[in-house]
Amino acid sequence: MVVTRFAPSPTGYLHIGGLRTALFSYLWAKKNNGKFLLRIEDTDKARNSAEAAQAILDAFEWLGLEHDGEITYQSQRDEIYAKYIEQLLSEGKAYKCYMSKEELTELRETQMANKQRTMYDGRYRDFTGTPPEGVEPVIRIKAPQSGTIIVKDGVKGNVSFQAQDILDDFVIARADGAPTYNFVVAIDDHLMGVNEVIRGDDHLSNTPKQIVVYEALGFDIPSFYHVPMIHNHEGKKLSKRDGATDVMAYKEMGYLPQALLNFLVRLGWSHGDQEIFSMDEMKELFNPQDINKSASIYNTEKLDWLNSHYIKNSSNSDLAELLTDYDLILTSHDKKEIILDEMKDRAKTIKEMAELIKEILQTPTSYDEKAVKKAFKADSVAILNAFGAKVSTSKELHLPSDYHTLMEEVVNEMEIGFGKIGQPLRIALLGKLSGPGLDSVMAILGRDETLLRIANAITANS
RNA sequence: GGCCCCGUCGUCUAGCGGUUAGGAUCCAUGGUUUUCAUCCAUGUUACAGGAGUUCAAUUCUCCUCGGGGUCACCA
Repeated sequence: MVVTRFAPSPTGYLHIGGLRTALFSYLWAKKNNGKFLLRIEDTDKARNSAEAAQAILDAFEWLGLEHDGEITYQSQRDEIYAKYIEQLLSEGKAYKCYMSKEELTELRETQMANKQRTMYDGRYRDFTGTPPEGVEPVIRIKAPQSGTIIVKDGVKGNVSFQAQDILDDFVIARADGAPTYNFVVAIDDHLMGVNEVIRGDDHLSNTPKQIVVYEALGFDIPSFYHVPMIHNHEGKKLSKRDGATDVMAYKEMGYLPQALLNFLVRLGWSHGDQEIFSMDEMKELFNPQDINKSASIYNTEKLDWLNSHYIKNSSNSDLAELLTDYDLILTSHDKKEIILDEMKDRAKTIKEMAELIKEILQTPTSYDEKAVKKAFKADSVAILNAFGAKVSTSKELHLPSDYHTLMEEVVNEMEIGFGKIGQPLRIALLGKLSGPGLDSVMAILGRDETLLRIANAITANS
């Protein structure tokens, strides 16, 4: 069974890049009827917060990415890690290092001065003497000092590292006993049964260290898929400073979960020429083997396009529900179907849609000057009056087509072009020259409001 | 700097020795629309550079250049 995981450290909100790797992991597990697990890496007490952990969970909920099983919290697993440290110590695969921080710093400076790579020199590796006074030891693992370590990566291929280039006896437990990242990751993944690790490729160079731990403990090494970074416009790793990287900010901006997910799944992954993927299609088609090797630049143009696509294809009842987040309650509006039908093609986001609808529902308080100058001509008053008269006396006025008929009558009777009535009427109804179809607008507003707006415009502009 | 990864239109990408280098987005133009948006059509724009290998390289190899990542008692 395929078991994947997402393992964020709760130092802030859920990041767009993190979400993408989470999505990939989720899809791959679901495709294989496996499990997608969640582990909160909250061992850095200084930087972690419960709110951040909750924010991550909230984002997952919004997007409908459900994890399987219980959430694992690293902060609750100290005894487990301690047990494995003891084991390695007793097996002679790890040892106590009494080097002080000052000594370590000194060593590094010497190495840098000699243009050597900075690494621990193994001075306590085989130490059997009396430990120095006043130094709490760290625990270091005995890493191989030569040989090749190959990371078999489903995205990058086989990546080989020379032990002497990158390894030293790295710390697995700090002086206070707290285990370090590369150590606990390996243990947790093994204990959780994770066998397919999909994560950012910034972890690729950590992987040899984790392999050292896997091997020391006799654990099976999982499959790895190191997903390329998402870069900002400068071509650097996307970070919080780039703005709009908080997943939940997209909810506030009026993006739909399926649009965001669809956008993200296509960032670094593709399936031929297909652009639109439903969640079911993603689950069916996703394969981490098809992930790109190169980083992609984060650019939301396509997200906007996808979002408007999904808005257009949303049901009116779903849209009405989403609009309530922007203080637009349409449930009791008798023309809500017309409103939604008319507006779903016009908005890139739900937020924008709410604004557009509110704009129409509100009686204009001013008129765009340029528009008036351009389209409100000497004969406009007469035309609007003629139209107004028809509106006030017409019996059946409900549908856009009812209003359209009246407009046609005026055009025919007065022998004018459609623009002659359309333009000034548009100013009267909306205060400007752009916007939805006027017949729909009037059907939405109803007879009284339509007449009011016509009268207002004549008063204000003649 | 050491080590590792990457390099096709502005952007997301297809391509897996022989293609007029395809799609999407963006942009522009035209059509539809009383207007705007939608929609439809059309168009501009790409294989980082140089050596090989081969009858043939975007595709395979090497070098150069460029970009990124990583080198903690952070995760």
